Amino acid sequence: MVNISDVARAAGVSKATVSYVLSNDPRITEQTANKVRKAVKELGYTVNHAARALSANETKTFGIVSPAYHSNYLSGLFGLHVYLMSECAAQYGYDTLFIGNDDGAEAMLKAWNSRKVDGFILMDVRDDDPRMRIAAKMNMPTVVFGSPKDSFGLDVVDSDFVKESENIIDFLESENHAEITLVLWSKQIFKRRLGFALRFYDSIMAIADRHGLVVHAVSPDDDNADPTQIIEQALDAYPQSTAMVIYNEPATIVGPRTFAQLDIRVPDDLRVVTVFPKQLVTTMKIPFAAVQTDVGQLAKASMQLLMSRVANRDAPKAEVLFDFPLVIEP
Amino acid sequence: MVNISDVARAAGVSKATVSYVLSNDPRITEQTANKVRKAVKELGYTVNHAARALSANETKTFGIVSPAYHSNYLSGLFGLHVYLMSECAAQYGYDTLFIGNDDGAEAMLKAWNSRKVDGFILMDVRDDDPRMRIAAKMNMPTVVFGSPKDSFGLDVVDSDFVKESENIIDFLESENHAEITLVLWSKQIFKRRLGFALRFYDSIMAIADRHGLVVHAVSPDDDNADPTQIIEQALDAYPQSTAMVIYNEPATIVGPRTFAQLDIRVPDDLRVVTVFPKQLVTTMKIPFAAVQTDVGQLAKASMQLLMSRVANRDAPKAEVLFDFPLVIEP
DNA sequence: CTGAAAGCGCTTACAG
DNA sequence: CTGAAAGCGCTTACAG
Repeated sequence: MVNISDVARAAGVSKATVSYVLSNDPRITEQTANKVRKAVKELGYTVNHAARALSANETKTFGIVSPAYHSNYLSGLFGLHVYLMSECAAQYGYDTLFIGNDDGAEAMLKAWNSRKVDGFILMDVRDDDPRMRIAAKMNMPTVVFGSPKDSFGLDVVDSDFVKESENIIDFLESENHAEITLVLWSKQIFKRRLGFALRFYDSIMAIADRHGLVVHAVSPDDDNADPTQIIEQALDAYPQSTAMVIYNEPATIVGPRTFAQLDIRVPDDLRVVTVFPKQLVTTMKIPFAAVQTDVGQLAKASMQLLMSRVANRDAPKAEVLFDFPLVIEP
Repeated sequence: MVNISDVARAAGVSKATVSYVLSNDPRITEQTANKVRKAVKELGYTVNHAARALSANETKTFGIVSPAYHSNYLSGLFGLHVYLMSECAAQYGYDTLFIGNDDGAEAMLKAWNSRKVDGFILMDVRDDDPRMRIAAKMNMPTVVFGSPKDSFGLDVVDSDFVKESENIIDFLESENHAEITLVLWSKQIFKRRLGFALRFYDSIMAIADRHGLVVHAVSPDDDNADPTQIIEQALDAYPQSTAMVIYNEPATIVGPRTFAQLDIRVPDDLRVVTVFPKQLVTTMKIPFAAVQTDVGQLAKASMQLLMSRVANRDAPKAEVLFDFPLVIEP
């Protein structure tokens, strides 16, 4: 494999000069630089990553650490997240290391200690997440994708659940719904204290209460419960509700079929509002009013935050919350 | 950050000895090894990845290179694949680098030339895929996840489309269906020559023909076509068909709702067979007969192949094809 | 404006 | 059974 010495020899300069050219050091003459670039091209040279990382003490790689499974359930969103983050990272010249199938905290610590990455994105964060503790303690550049109660001083990106809830409740009120049913993520997810589930619940309950709406919250016992049954049970239990808010991925996917089978026309017989990634609303043709989460924007923002953080470890912590629109006509 | 010299000093041995202990070299006494291990633990030492990689010339990292988007459509399977492969890799002490958002071939070449990975898994391979050409030409340890017509001498893992097709056709014949409709992946995907789409089509058509079944194949023009409409059009165009085989992810997801809306009872009014990942059949409660692809097995097999290939670049090429069962009662 | 040289933190023949 | 030393391929003060 061709190395920097080969290039230096071919271009008739020193290794140092080659290195400077590669990092666009302005001290090198355009003429010299061109000789070097030509040699690089001709020899098909690529910097050895390990050597560069060892010497420069940076890897140009970030770790995306995800528990991935919400208990047994793998979200369709997951792949989208990985893909989009990686795409953003590439624009900054960063590669993406996928970390943590089981114990994310441990895998993260190992990646950090071995200096395999420059920073982390934490997916599916829960309150009191050990990954956050470790990141904070070791001062690892880290952005938290999610809404933990305490972010341990780490940078945070997420949807603005308060605004989302307000939008939903305002809309339902404008349609004069007085009693609504909430189909939420499973109890397993609540028990694991996943931020998105907790924050959404807290905020929508608070706001509905303030507006004097009657809310019936329903949450399946576990993730693998049949989502169709969840919906049916919710309908049976609260027939007086005129609207249903679904914040549960499988239930959203299965919802259209379930209502069709029960001969419930949406929105005429029942107004249904969901919270779902914009990208999947389209793909899966979800025919509900939906707060369309834009995963692309979230990915972009978290990458930007991470880059800033890597550049300046001591910058004040940032928090970016997105107010995604409630789209009535899908 | 604590390094190997710190450990050597603390344990009262040389750096070489520490390194040998870390790689479980049998030449080191148990006694010495224990001293070293104690020091490692006390100091919280982790091998510096870049240094190790540079010196040993192996990264213990593989690249999973995926175009990810089948044109505009991101498969729900994608995340599952990434997750499961990464999980398998971890068992071999390998990390997973996610590669290639746009030009996979170029990104792959760069990762290889910079020696950032030891090998690759190629996702969503198409006939004549430039990634395969490059992998073969540069002799990169690579396993192809998919069924290209020509695998360029690379290792291959996939479903056995011939057997799948036989199972489906045998089953339909046993139920006395004489005329069936095939809902396939989009024309975009066929145009891009994705192996799974082409191979499935070829094999099921051949086998149906051999059995004297009449087959009507339908394929949406593009990936973002409304899958509901595809199904409706297929039903309209071929009302005489008594069975429908769906090999198209969005159509499978949307299928149950579509049939419900049209008041078509499955399987009484229409037998429906799909090909779908076992894991998602469960999650999405797909109520169809299904060839349940086990992504876990595929991931495991490809990882094993890759490990063998890394260990022996000159071993004869391997091909592992899985005959996944057709499950009638979901 | 360019180069000689030290150093990053490991591994691995080789010697003893 | 263990250690001294070379070497992996870069980057980066420093000198000129």
